[in-house]
Amino acid sequence: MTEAVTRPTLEAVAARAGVSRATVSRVVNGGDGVREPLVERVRRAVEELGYVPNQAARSLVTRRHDAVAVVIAEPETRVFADPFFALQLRGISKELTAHDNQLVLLLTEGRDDHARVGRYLAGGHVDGALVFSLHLDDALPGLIRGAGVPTVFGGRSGWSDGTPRAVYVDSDNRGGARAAVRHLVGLGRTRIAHITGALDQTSAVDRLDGFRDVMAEADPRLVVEGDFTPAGGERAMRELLDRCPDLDAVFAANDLTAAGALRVLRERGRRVPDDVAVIGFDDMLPVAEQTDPPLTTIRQDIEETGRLMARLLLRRLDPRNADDTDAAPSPGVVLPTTLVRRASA
Amino acid sequence: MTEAVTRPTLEAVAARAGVSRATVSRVVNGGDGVREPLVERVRRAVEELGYVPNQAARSLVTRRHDAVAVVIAEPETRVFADPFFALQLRGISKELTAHDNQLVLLLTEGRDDHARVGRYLAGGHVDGALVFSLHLDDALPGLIRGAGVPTVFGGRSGWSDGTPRAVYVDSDNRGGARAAVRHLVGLGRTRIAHITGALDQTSAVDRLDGFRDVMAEADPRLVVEGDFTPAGGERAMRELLDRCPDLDAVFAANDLTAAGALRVLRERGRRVPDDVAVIGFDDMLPVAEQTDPPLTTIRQDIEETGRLMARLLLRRLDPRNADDTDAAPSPGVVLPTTLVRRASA
DNA sequence: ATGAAAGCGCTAACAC
DNA sequence: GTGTTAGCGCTTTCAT
Repeated sequence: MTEAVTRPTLEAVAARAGVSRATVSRVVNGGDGVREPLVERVRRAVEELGYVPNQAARSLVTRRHDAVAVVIAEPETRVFADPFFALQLRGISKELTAHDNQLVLLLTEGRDDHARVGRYLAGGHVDGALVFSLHLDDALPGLIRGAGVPTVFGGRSGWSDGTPRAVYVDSDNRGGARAAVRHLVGLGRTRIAHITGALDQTSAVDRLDGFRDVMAEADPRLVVEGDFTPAGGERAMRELLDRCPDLDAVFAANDLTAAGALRVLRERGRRVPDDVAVIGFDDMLPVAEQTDPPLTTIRQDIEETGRLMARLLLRRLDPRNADDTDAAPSPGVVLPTTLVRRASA
Repeated sequence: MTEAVTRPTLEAVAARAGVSRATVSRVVNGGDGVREPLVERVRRAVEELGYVPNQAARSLVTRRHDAVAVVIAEPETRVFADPFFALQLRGISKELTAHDNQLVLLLTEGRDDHARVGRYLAGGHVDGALVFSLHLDDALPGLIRGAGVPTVFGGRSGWSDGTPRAVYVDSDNRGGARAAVRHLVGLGRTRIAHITGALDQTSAVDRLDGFRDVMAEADPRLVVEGDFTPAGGERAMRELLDRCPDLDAVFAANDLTAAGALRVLRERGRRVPDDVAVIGFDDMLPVAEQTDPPLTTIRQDIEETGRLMARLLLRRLDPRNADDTDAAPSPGVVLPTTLVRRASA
């Protein structure tokens, strides 16, 4: 409606530069094996015409798309309630951009969408996929394997079945949990409780395992299942307080949970950290810094996780993308966590 | 490495079904004008071969991509610190998915990336673009106009220049601000302060205007500039308290700002809402519900904003996408806001 | 080092 | 209603 409907083609550039289409193609794709003067002429023609290659035509022959799908399978609204997702995407985006790849975002709402994603992936629109399959019972991994697209997963895969050696990137949930609990122990606490995350997610399971690594002999009543939400944290904290009024510390599976716990503790008149020390997980800034008192927590570098996933995938797609820095032979990469000390523990 | 490298083509399906490629194409694209028995035969062949159309080949001739770009230009980390962005994306994703369009995400980090985005858009990879240009001085709008791609903006465009009648979707920031302030007035407050957002964003300007609509005669010292962050809210609140110790209410430009203000008020021994009533904006759940006391605020339906943007764009791309429900002739659509009453005001 | 020519897989006129 | 045919814009042998 507005402007020139027809963008210039290779042909047009060739005509303008007085060379063949093949030569223009060579120049546009790096210019190897073309003599300087010609390169120059072609470059100028490209410039003058404002030529931009037609990606569809190119893909048709190269069978490359320079695009990767990011699949986020999260029926719950949780992903959207925290910045996790955004940070992860940012890391991914940075890495993909640096290698001239596009990011196609596939969000799924419930199981119905899984088939759609499977079809899309199988359709060969993208060169690879980055998948966040947050739940253990997801059908997605299977569909994705079926699609035959190179994939890197975010988070350890829970399904021990089938998917052998799936490449994944994860935070050191278990190690971080250990560090959290050890910190509480170091504070002299002895009645340490744990509010877990949603146990259908590996991160929650791993954090629970970390807790148990340190508190092997813990009173089983000191562990209550939460769901990664503040409401879950409140509920669990009440239960904990009712069961074990003598507890003196809480390790919450994430910061949101900790925030809920904190509220109940205040409501019940327990001082934090004097009566009860509280430690979270994630270091989700808008939450951890805003609680009262500010939350001591375990930080994971979310953005770096995303970046690493993208890097791993790009390397699989094209070995030339490999940095000199990385050479992991293992299918899984686990990123370290660090303790951030604030006021709650 | 794993399986059949060659996916079946139209040709193969045609051979299998014993018909021509054209017929297969017709069936695959809806099947109009093909007799039932043939349709059936082709469908079966497609099924058996696991045929999926090659999108690149199709785009090459149709010049459609069934994909739209979502451009998020946010040099600051702010976008990533709140769920705004995620909700918006979810709304967009739902709408696009419903119309079989893909979402290509373009995140920009600073000005350098703008050129890249412009090039991508001009490259004709996508049929349209949804743009969140959060700052007034962005070069992006110009580049996008230059790319000649149908675009819908998120948020009122600040640049009165050039871009005439740019299509946009925005929340009723001004009206929401008025409602907030009127609520405070209705509570009997008379010394009402306002902590603004970052004034290079139209949302902040509009909220300030709404404040002034109601408080035309307000003491100018009651308005302090913030930046949409908790830290900014703290700083502004301190300044406000120093200048006007007699203030009895605060309208914060967003919930994050309000959270910061709340902290300072508590620190200074002011009770909320008894001494000072506080109202925010956004109704960002993880923040608004977690503050102490929980925040009274103005809710905007972020997800719906995203959905509407996508709908508007799709309609422009193909009038058939128009729902019967919508028929806005105006270039801008403004979504209503509502007051959510909690405990802070 | 450069050009000519053959497709990549699909859709859309146009015949029949 | 169905088949035939001519490209869409590009890369890539293969000659030269």
